[in-house]
Amino acid sequence: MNSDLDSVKTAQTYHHGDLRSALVEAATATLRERGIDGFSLRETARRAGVSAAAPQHHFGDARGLLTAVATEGFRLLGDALAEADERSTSRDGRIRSQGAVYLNFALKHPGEFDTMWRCARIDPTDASYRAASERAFGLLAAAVADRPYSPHVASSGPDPRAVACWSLVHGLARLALDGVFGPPDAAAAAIDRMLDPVMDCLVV
Amino acid sequence: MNSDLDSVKTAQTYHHGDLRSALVEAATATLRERGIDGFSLRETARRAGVSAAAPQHHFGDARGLLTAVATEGFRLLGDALAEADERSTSRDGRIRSQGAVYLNFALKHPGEFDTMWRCARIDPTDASYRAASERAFGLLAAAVADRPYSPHVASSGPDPRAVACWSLVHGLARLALDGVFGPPDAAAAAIDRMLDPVMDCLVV
DNA sequence: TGTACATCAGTGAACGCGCGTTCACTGATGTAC
DNA sequence: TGTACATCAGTGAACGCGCGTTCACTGATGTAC
Repeated sequence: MNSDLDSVKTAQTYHHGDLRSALVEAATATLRERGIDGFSLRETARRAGVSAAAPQHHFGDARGLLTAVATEGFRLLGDALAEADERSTSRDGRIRSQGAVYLNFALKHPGEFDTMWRCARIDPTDASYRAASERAFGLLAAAVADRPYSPHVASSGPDPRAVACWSLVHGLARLALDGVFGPPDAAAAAIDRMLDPVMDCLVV
Repeated sequence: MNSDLDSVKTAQTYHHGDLRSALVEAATATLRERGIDGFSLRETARRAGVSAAAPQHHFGDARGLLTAVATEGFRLLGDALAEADERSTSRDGRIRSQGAVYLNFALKHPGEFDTMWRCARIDPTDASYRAASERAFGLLAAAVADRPYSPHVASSGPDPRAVACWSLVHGLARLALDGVFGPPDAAAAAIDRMLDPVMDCLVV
């Protein structure tokens, strides 16, 4: 069952090799299982099979690790939004499929999603975090503006239509995650049913 | 300066008199100052000038106290929504002024607002909590349905138009509270500027 | 190719802390007679 | 009106816990010569 590669990968060696991403993964698993209120650095280290002091080397402190998790979350969300763009032909189709992707991400990755917005637990001034989150919003704004995404930020304030789009899907995601539509399974079904008619109400 | 009444009210007596509401108030103050991630039962008891074991008598545990805070929050929000109803003459005006009230409540009471939705920290099956939160949503739904509010719940699922309204204002509130529009002052100004054009995008 | 040495990555024991909760208690209140 | 007693509301000391962080350390890696 174990190829040489597997053995090498799983061999207990003093140096982990890629502890940084292993910790981000372990943190994500912790968040999924216990929620952000149950998150702890020690539990994450334990899960990664590493001493409690090890994370300090890579992330400084708990906030640093959670910021990395949030950044990774925004990257994945951005990737998914970009893919939705590619699949779409019309402006309306692009907006709708971004909405579906947004909801899908939130429901599938509640731990990361919570972390991405919990600014008391992360460092929102971190450069990677800001880049990743601004890209995600930029993709939404580009769809609303009906132009291709480019990383250049508009110098004027945010387009209210883009904010409306974002608020709608974000609010719906939060209500679902916070149990307004019942337990996770029921909530996912409710979103499945409601997303289209809800987005019908948005005229941008 | 001290009337007899004040003396009576502030006199140190073994029995507090109204510790229950004093604790809810102290918890609210703690939440405002430290946010929900910094909340603790001990700090709240300290703030109420009472031993750490006292809250147990009234609320059982931390969850019970936070549930009471959340319930009170939904009551206040419901009252504000009901007042918005009374001030409005048209259906559109009613919806808009409810939206403004919702945002205003969230920005003015971030600690309570966070708590109201943090289902991991409260008991969402608590009867008072459910009654208060269902009333608040019922008021939004009644405005969308253009009928007076009544506590009877529709037997069919929620009206997608009402969910759209709610999601929009809720999402906007969350984005603002989570720092997307900058620090609290800037966020309040941004909401002031954007709320109307954002709600223009909603056609229910 | 071999060796010495600097640097890096992770260990593990220890720390102090604030937390929620417990428990036997006591002071105040209210009620029965 | 007075007294005895049950009930209630809050005390304060103590508990064990998991946490984040520290610190001197050691095992592995990489590089200069």
